[in-house]
Amino acid sequence: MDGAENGVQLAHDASQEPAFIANEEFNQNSPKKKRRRFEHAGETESCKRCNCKKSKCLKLYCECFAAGVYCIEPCSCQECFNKPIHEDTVLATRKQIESRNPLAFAPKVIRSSDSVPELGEESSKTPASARHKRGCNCKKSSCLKKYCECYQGGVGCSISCRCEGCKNAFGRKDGSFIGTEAELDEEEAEACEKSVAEKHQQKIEIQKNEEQRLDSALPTTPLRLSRQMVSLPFSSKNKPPRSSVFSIGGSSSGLYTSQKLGKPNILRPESKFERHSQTVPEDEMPEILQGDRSPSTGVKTASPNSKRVCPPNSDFGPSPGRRTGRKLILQSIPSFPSLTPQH
DNA sequence: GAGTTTGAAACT
DNA sequence: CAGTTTCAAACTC
Ligand SMILES: [Zn+2]
Ligand SMILES: [Zn+2]
Ligand SMILES: [Zn+2]
Ligand SMILES: [Zn+2]
Ligand SMILES: [Zn+2]
Ligand SMILES: [Zn+2]
Repeated sequence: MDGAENGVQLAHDASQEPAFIANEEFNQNSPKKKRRRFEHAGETESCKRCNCKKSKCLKLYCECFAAGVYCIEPCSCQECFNKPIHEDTVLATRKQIESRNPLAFAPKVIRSSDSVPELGEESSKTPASARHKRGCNCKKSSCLKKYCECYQGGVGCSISCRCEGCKNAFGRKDGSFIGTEAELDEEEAEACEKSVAEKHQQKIEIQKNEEQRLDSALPTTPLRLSRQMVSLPFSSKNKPPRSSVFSIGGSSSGLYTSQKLGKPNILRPESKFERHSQTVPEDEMPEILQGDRSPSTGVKTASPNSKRVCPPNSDFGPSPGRRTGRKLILQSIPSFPSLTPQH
């Protein structure tokens, strides 16, 4: 192996205790509570996770694994190895897959602005992390259904997509004008108490295993702002008007964290969402880059300046990235894949 | 609920 | 690289 023993797996965890229940009222009032996943109401818990049967949750087939989170109870997987008790295996596998494709785990769809990750010339300039893996390769779905990762990710298809007959409601490959923007049923697993509990447990487990610093900024962190609701161009099924939810992924966690740092991370519940985003430049400092700060300092007390945005989605949330009708989107953080320090 | 369709991931 | 197989989700009924 190389000298860099410290691979520094995933960056920091994004778990955040202080939920943003503040706005919960909003949501709560909404008679409409969408909890999909295993929709079919009737299902015991509405929030189930993977159902892997043969992958042992150690391949990208597993959404949990792919998202960098351990499987938890709501998962219906079998022979699951994606658990803290198999951390070594998980990390090893991760590493291997990562070696094959450095962007494998990395971030999901980067939905910054309506601009889809353009691979064209941009790619040459882009730090390689801004982009995202190749676009979709849909052949029969016309990128109209969630079979399409682009659509599922709430982004339009880019030139890099190889889709045929693209009709992605978020934007077609050719950039055909998008009459009406599409809106995915966005929903996050917040209401899933069970899940929350699990998460906690998971977190605890992790901590128990090794001290990990829970920070924010996971490589895969598409900022998500509230965005106006727009009608879906194609009324699939039914798109009942839903009050714009401000639910900003409250709890999240489960990301693999393997940074050994005996540091009592002190979470500082700071509501940063209070301010209106209109003129919010980039307050969020790329904390991600802090990776090389000298440990000598020891514990870095919560930087007064560091206002980290809590990555809401850690549950492999297909966060539809909400983008306000306007362009006040915060540029997605230059989150680097996570590791790959070696060269 | 079972069964089909789909395209990414994995494999050759 | 491309072709095939495997896989689990999205979808349909
Ligand atoms: Zn799984
Ligand atoms: Zn799982
Ligand atoms: Zn599992
Ligand atoms: Zn597509
Ligand atoms: Zn696409
Ligand atoms: Zn497309």
